[in-house]
Amino acid sequence: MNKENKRAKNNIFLDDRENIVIINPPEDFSFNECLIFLGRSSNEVLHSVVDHSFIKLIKINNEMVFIRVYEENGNLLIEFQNQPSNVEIKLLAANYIWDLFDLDRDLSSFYELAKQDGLLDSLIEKYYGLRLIGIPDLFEALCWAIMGQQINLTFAYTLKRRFTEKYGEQFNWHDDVYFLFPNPDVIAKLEISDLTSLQFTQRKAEYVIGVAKLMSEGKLSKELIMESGDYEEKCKHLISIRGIGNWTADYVLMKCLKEQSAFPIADVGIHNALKIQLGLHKKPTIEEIKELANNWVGWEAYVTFYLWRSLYS
DNA sequence: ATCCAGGAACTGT
DNA sequence: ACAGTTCATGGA
Repeated sequence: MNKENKRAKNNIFLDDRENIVIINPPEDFSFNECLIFLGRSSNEVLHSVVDHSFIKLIKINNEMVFIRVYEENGNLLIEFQNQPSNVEIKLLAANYIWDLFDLDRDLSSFYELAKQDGLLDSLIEKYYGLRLIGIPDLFEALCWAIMGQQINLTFAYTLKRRFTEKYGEQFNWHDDVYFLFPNPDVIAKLEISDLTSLQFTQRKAEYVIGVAKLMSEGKLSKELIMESGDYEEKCKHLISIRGIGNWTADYVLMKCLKEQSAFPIADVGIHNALKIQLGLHKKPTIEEIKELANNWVGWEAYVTFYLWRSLYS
């Protein structure tokens, strides 16, 4: 069987090397910019960035798949550390990476729009090719948002690490241990005190377990949100859940559902980034941000992501 | 020490 | 609808 026959979707190819699958990314994609985002915390527990490559454990069809992704001759190579049981798993892993790096997105109109915007033009130049890296797993996206509510990011990473290392499935490889984000079924069975002992606040423990129960009971899922209607309906659906307010709903729609119009306008990161980019002496008001955002319709999520990117040089 | 952090629920008007 | 209060903890 030749390579053409084994082609998965456009731009994903099997290689002669048994442990490699190749992704041919779009022109306006910068793996390096994405790595800078992915490597922003040394306390990240769910992946690592080492030596210009992205390393992550994922689970596909109930199978642990441990991959390293790196660039070679303008292509993205997915290198399987442990050999998957069949070709389908490999192609699904490539699809996962394709989606994680948002490679389906055609950024040309975003860049056109940004060139006309005095604030964005320098950002798209500096971070050209940066893609909105998502959180495909809804439970992870919700938990991460809840954990991050009203605390500094450093501590949020600590909470996520403790949570994951205690309740996530683990995989041992070459004397190291790697983790998957915990499953809602596991978290749904916990007591509040199980999480407050990890320094979750009482509230956050309640929220996370509550979300886990909803998902475990099948009352909440990515599919159910997608089916709940237009953006506003999806937002309402999420906000009806205890612990999820405007910010979290927008954040999750942006990072998990990949809604291009998602805009967590109350986010202090956005406020700080705008303050710096605009050279203001204090953070802009919501009204001022809304005014600016009139130019960003349809690309608010990308604007947000680029603004966040600007906060860690 | 003091302020604040990738907010949200609750309460009172 | 809207504003003020409470939650709770670590980082800078």
